[in-house]
Amino acid sequence: MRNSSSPKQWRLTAERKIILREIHTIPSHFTAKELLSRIRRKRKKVSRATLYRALELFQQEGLIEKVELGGLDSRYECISNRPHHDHLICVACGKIIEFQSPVLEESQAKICQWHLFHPISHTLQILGYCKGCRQKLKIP
Amino acid sequence: MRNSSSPKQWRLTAERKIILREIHTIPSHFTAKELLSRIRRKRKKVSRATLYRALELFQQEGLIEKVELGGLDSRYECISNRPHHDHLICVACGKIIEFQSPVLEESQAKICQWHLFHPISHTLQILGYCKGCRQKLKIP
DNA sequence: AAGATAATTGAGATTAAGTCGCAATAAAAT
DNA sequence: ATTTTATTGCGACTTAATCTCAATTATCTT
Repeated sequence: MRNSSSPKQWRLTAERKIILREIHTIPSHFTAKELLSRIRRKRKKVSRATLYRALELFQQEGLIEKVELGGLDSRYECISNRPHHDHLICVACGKIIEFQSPVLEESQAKICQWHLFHPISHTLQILGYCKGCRQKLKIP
Repeated sequence: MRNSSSPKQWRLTAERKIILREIHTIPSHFTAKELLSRIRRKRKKVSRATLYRALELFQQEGLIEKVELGGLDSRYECISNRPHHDHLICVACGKIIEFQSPVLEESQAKICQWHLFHPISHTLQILGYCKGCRQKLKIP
């Protein structure tokens, strides 16, 4: 599916340090564009091409994870020390609530076993109305 | 989040009939591009703009559903008479296995209750290796 | 240290999905 | 019949992401 693969010995260059450091200052999800503008705002210079290449690399190295949140562009998040979680997404205000559920993970494992499928990752998004918007919009 | 909304009284035009009919001949998921080329192959004429507008409309009318499968472009599927299901996606061969699990649905409902979140839909994708590829690639 | 090798970079061109403006057309409403 | 509302196609446009390629930099060898 993916074509390019990282070189045998990849280098932690100045640009990649800038990018990694910035990623770690972001509390949750980010898009490539957001990341780039944060970096630019700090007067650091990293080209667009380099940024995309770094995101691809970091993904392969397991430093970040691509998460599909139904938007237009890909979102990433740092997985260094955060536990796995999934997302509740409010269709009214766009708020993203993270949650984790061992029960859910367990059910998924069983489903994979049943299909003789070897899982490596998963994403679950539940779309709906958050607490606040329910009240505002009077949704039961 | 979404901006445009369908008119009060939408019309089932010739173009939309072509599109709808084609959608119903597709067994599972499709991209806008695939759909368009299938239509073109049958010498039917529908412009790209119209196709995208129709997909947006059919979605709002609940005829089709956008499903995020982690690829580059959006995929849709007809939801007219198919029960809800989620996806196992093989990262080696790209195969998509559909499954449904009442237990899983139940767990999700509980999570929403806990967060006072009113769900309207969800998608779950599990990435991994399918049975065939496990054997081929000797993955436990 | 000098030269070879491998990895990385930036700039800009390119691709491809999806959107938009607009004038022309068609269906429904009055 | 006239007005209103919905729809269409064309082509220009937008935007995320990728690619090309020459120049640069780091690492490895001897």
